[in-house]
Amino acid sequence: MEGNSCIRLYADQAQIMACKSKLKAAEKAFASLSAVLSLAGNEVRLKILYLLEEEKELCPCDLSDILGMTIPAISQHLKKLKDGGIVQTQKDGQTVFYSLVKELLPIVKPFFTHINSETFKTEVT
Amino acid sequence: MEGNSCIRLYADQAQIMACKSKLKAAEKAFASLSAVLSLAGNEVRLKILYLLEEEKELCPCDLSDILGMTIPAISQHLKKLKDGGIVQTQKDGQTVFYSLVKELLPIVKPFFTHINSETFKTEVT
DNA sequence: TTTGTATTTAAGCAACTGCTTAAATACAAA
DNA sequence: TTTGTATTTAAGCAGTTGCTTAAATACAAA
Repeated sequence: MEGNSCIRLYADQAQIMACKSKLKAAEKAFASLSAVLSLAGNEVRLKILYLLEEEKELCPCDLSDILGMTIPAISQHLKKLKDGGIVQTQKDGQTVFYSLVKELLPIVKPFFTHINSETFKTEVT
Repeated sequence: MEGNSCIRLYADQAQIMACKSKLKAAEKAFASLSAVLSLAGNEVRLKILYLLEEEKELCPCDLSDILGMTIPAISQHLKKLKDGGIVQTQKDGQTVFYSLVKELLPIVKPFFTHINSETFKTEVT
């Protein structure tokens, strides 16, 4: 990628430089936030996060029943969420309980608020 | 997917049914929110949204310069954002200005708040 | 009209995603 | 120990994503 851009007269060079430096300053924040958003951007995983918020903790087996998916499929989603630092595990015998990591709640909670308000809002059609 | 779940003794059948019906009620909300999140979950698109919020409107050419990517790559990201209803266009001569759609701001704005607070917070390491 | 600029679209492709089935692992009860 | 349950891991694969380059389109100025 070199010099493919337009050769326009009216580009505001100062604006472009300012934008570049803003992005550079926030580089890490973009990487970590987009990682969380792309995890939550999968419908199955979004539902898992919502359920964990509602129920506090659930095991892969419960999630499999609730979502109507195979255990390995659920387990692989949970692994991604755990690797992404969004959920954590606690073992009790041979069952593993998954729950939301508190630190990520500020990002994730607004989603649930939105889900609930979309779902239970008064119909005005 | 049929009967692959565990055959556990202590499944709380009432809890599982309650979860299922909550999900069913919010089915549409999950679909539309996960679509928006997966769009914003791409780092390039997240930056585009952030820049549009900061600058009010930008053309593909500007974004190409700022992000250091080819025009077609940018244009294809913008198309996805437009198809997803997150951005809108306004034409002026031969340049096309992209801006955020107001209706989606409640979902998208918290991202920017998070980006800024992560970036400009006081270091407490 | 011809020429040039801004943007979009299309085709090709390597890389990634999310499922499937099968096998491996962890743990508990008999 | 053997047996069974809960979970994870691995391999295979169709489908999707996000870039590239090249071509098409839209519009304005000469």
